[in-house]
Amino acid sequence: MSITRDISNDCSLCHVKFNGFETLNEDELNAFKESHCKVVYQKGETITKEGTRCNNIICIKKGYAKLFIKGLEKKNIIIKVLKEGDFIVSPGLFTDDLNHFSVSAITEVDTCLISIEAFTSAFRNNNRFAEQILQLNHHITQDLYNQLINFSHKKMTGRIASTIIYLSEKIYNSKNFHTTLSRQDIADLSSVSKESLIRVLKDFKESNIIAINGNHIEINSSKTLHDICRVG
Amino acid sequence: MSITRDISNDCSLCHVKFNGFETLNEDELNAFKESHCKVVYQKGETITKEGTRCNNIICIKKGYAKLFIKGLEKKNIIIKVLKEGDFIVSPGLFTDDLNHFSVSAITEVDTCLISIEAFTSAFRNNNRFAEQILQLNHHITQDLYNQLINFSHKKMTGRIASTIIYLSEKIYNSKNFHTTLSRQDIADLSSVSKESLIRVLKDFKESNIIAINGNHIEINSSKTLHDICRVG
DNA sequence: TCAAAAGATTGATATAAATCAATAGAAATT
DNA sequence: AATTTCTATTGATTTATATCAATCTTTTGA
Repeated sequence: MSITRDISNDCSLCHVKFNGFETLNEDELNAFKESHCKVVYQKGETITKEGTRCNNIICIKKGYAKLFIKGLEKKNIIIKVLKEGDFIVSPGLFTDDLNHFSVSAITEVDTCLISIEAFTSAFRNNNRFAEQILQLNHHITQDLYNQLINFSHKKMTGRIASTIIYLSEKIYNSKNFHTTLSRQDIADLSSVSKESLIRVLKDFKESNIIAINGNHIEINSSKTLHDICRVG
Repeated sequence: MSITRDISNDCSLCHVKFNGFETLNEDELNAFKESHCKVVYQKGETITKEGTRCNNIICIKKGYAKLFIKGLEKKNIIIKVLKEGDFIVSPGLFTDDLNHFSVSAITEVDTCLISIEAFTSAFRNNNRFAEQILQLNHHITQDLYNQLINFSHKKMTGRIASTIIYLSEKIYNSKNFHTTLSRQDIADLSSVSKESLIRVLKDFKESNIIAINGNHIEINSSKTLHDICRVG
């Protein structure tokens, strides 16, 4: 795979709306702009590697990436899919300064990397911003609680239904979407084996709940999918 | 069960060290003291109920409690055991103002309930405190990542070994401890059925990894337990 | 002190889901 | 265009684990 990077300083940070950044004042935004790097990653490239030091806040300006943690026996868990407008703060901030997850591009991705110093300075001096960051963290905690329920109480069908709904409603905003996630990726989002994922997708297809053709998925019966998701 | 409550205002907040509260200044501590209630809960009592509004920060001054979320089909997941010095902030803070978990006493528990207003005021005005709260949240996120790996990649033995180590090293600080958690509770911590838990504990006992007698557990081979936990 | 309720234990059975193995198809490389 | 490599699919088998049912033990309440 050919890897190209486009690093420059004429960033268009402000052209993308990041949820939480609206509380920043002129000076803080300028500090962000001065500290930042604009970096483009190609599909498949690693943006952040678990275990390395966390020096940056990663803002996704364009494209899609997966955020995942390394589990046992070379298996991964994909925590979430990142897209335009998302920014990620490592849980290493104020703890061990390490990245606790990896992020890799699943399409070409335009990012803005903001230095951790500019970020922490804004966190310390702007209490409205601090509040938004804590809010963000609380949403993350709520999502992880849901994942725990998914993983421990639902069976495959429920977990996979949940993943399809997530992709449709939270990521692609359409009942009819094309994904660049591989079957293994969708399995890693659902905590099932690749083979089981394929079988369940086939089942859903044969029951006319979804139509699936390669990486194109269409949800035919949203209600059924939600039911399967709810009862597990 | 007889339920008695002892509510008064002569709190000894400062007699217990809460990790994070050392960054509070005189005024903030006074605001905490003025807003708070000292409440004693009996074993089995609900301290916080998932779904209700979160009005307080709960500080555990004495005793043990379990923090759990409601899953499917009346099943619960115990996220953690709380003990002296712990305080808990609901992920509802700055989001939906709801409690996203329940907390119930597993021994008699002395608590300090601090009003959410005093807490948020300190968060907003004291950036060192805000930093510690975010730090705490980041630790919580890291713990949840580990739980996800436990629940999705480890088998029963690994998950149960992990729970025993957790109780020994993080909660009771001894290789030889008495717990007030029921078998169902230990199962809910490990995401296994009660029957499976009992069978695995029996296995561990017969392999001389632990000695178990009622609610008294002694770890004989810490190394073996860690190995089982690590490989899953 | 006894009865009843709740919690713990054991065994038998059912089932969900992973693993293994083989093949097919798509994409990348020569 | 041919070959290799990676990804996707299908079927057969094994395994882990839940569920069900029965019994035993402990705790609680009358």
